Amino acid sequence: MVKVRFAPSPTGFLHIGSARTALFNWLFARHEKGVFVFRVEDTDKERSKDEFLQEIISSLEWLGMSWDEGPYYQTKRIDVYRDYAKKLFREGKAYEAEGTLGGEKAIILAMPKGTITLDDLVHGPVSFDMNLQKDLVLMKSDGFPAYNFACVIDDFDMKVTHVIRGDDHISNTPKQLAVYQALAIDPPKFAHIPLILGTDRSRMSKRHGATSISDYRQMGFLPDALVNYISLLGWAPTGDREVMPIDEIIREFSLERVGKTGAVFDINKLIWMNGEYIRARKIEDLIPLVVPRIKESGAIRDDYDKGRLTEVVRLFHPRAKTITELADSVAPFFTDGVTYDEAAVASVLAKEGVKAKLEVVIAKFSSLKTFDPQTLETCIRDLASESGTKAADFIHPIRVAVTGCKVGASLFETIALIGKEKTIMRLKAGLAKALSKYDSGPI
RNA sequence: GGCCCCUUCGUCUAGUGGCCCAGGACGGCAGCUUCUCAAGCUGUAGACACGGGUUCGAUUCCCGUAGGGGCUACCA
Repeated sequence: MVKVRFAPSPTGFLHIGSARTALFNWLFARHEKGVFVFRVEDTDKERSKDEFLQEIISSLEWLGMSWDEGPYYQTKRIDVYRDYAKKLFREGKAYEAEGTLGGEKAIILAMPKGTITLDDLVHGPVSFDMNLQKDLVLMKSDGFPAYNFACVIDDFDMKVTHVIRGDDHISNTPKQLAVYQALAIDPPKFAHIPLILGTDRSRMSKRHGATSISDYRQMGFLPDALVNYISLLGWAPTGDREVMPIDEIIREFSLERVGKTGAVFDINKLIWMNGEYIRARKIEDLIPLVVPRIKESGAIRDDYDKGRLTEVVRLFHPRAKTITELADSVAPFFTDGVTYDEAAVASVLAKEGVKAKLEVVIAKFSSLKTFDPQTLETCIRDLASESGTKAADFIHPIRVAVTGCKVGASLFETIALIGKEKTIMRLKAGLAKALSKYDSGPI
């Protein structure tokens, strides 16, 4: 029975790299129908914080990774580590030393001589000259176990069969192997997966920008899109598939197909993939995701028109890349005023002939009995042919006057959803805007 | 500095000696569509770090060089 673990230390938010490590462990466990253990490595009492743990747990849940065992807390197992360390001390394999952290003596393991070879599942055999290795602190003088010791004891006690972790731990492995050796117990199998890199190819960190799962959640990414994207960092399925549901990723996942080279996190590809997932998602399922964000902007309250919101979301559904973007596109449909993009006003509204066109449109719209996309399209196209110009010459100024910017969804559907009264109000506001610009100087 | 890891298009990658004058995806560029944007469709540019071997034949195997990264805590 395969058993793996994810063992973060709660000293910060769930990092994208840790999340990917968790994901590979989880995928491996699910693929092998094994057990996924969640362990909290909280032995650094200075840096460990409960708020971080809570954040890590909620991010894991948001991503859809559930564990079968745990959480185990290392701080609750201090006696276990101490007993093992004492045993090693009694056997003469470890020695004590005065410490600087607290009242207790540190227990230190003497490193063996010779060579230790790690048989890594992704890297193959890696040898280390143990004569170069410093003796390893097992128990710190504050009475807490050191990472490389607690980790070994836990993996052994919890019967972990495969340790899947970041490449950066590869140099810790000989130390841990020395502990297994001293204890005369069998080590698990190791698989060191490549790191996730920033654009400068160094390990992804704060200075590269957003690094935590919560950051990406906040930015409006969908969990399944994020999971799909990071699963492709350091791993590839057979064939040319990339966008694939989680069940298929689980079915396809194997350590043999994990690569060795660090992977640069490419937010552009994530954005694209998120767009794919948004488009694949039903409108009804998107509504509960955008509503809180629109509420935040103040555009709607609890008594919003649900039917109308659905229609507006439908309008932007094919073009939104993130939930944030979708909410930002939808919100203006529920506000009275318009925020004008001055550049758009200058290039589209403040032009000769626009004033006259807008006046005609206002007059025409006012006389309309129905205000649906078909009627509006016919209306504008007729207006254009009557005045001998292209429909575009009407459409662009109307869009800027009504929405404040040059780009957006289909104009006729847009103004139909905004409604006759509000559209005319905004056309007038746009007209005033055009006039003030036009008057203030030559074009 | 020492030890270790890595090296295919800008990026993620496929490729396990001939199927590769290297395939896919994102991004770029061009075009189609069109009321703008996005989406969609079509096309296009773009990589085996370098040098030695091994072999009838190397992107694939070996050695070296260069470059990048990681570790080097009584942090995890």
